[in-house]
Amino acid sequence: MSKTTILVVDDEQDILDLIEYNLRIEGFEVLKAENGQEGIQLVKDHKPDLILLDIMMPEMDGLEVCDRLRKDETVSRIPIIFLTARDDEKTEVEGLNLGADDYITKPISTRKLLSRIKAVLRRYEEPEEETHIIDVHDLRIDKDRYLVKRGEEEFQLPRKEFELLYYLAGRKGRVLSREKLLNKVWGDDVYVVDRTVDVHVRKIRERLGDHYIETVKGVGYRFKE
Amino acid sequence: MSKTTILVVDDEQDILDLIEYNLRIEGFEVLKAENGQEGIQLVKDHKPDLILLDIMMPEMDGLEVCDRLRKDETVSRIPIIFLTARDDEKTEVEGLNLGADDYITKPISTRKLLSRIKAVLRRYEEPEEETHIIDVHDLRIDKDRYLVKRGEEEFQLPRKEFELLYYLAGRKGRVLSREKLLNKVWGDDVYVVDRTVDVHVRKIRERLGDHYIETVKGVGYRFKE
DNA sequence: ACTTTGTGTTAAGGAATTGTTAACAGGCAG
DNA sequence: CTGCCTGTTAACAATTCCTTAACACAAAGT
Repeated sequence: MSKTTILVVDDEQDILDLIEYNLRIEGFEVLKAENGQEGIQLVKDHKPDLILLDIMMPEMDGLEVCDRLRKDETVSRIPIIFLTARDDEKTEVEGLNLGADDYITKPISTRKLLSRIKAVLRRYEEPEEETHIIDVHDLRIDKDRYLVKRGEEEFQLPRKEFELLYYLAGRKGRVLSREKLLNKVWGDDVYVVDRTVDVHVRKIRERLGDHYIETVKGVGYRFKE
Repeated sequence: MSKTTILVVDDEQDILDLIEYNLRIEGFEVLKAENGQEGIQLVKDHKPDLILLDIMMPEMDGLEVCDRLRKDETVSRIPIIFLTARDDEKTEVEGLNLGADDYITKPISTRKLLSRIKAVLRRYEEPEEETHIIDVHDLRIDKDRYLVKRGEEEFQLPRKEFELLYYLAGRKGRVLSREKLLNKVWGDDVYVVDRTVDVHVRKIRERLGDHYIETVKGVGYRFKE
């Protein structure tokens, strides 16, 4: 099996070198581009397995690069991880809905970078088991519409509540600790108190009734089988 | 289950004590070092789960400590959080990008410290796809679900009872002393009277019947083979 | 038979965990 | 700007669980 190739696009040579160094240690093949134009060319020539894309670059910024790549059928499915300097750029990425697979805020921690890369690659290797629709008991949980249906009733849950429910329902029967839920639903680098989970569980119960999510004291929560 | 160990390296005794105090409240085991040299030694000796590392220290500063640790394969994967006194040090960390997992600027807010620590630890927690199910006799003891099944019957045991049963069942045939059980199920440094084990055994028997756990007088308990 | 030792059993606090509510900040729409 | 919605935290109430101590009982030793 040939090496996994990763393209890094950033206008700072230092960062390019640093990332290359670390990725090569992990056994990846690395391509580098110093601007968007060059990046797009390399993508088309080499079809890398993943792209690390800096947002803030002179001339053509990362968002535009992403946009153009997504419009080219032959490369549109290559996963992209954005590198953002500030949190508000992160917001921008989310807002634009460009199909980013992840984003990492600078300063870039080597291990964070590697774990994200591996996570994204894993996601793409596996034939995508997520149906986006989960049917459990009398509920239909539809991630495409962020809607929960029970018979004719429709429930519009707020985002976090929905995602929590979706995650739990997708692993029904398993007890998931608050830590795990925070990690998976809230994300790696969100700092919230674990009791926040409790409040969301309570709200879900308030809306749907409390016969879906069970508490396992001292351990966590579980979607009833 | 043994505690998570955190090493704190800082040249100020006050800060060391303050952090130790707060971490212990949260149930962490804490190691302290007043300088880089000592810190490195403690890392190698104890392999802590996480390192809090002050940047500005006399003799060997945090950056160098980090650098050295990263070069030692046996400890290079232990996550490090830097403590920085000023923002420009933060910049330095960004620039060097030594593989820090996070950094916290002083003065340290307890809450922020704890949430960062937990976030970093979460990140390192393995994907863990294996199931933890023990089948013995007519029982299925499922740690993912925290449930015990016998045919169609399901038993939801309280945490301690479940963990005790799980531990015993995982070593069926072996006689385990109360002391051993306390150490393994309750934890290394929990002070409880050993007769507490008896009470839990009694409760397990009450629920599942007394043909699973045998008493070996003067020695301990054993899960029947 | 009687003492000693070890375990079974029970119930009563107390400790630990979760449920619930309210308050607040930030974002967004009108 | 105002008001609503969401997400978060903190405080307190409610609940469950854990631990302890006391006594009963059984087996082994004297």
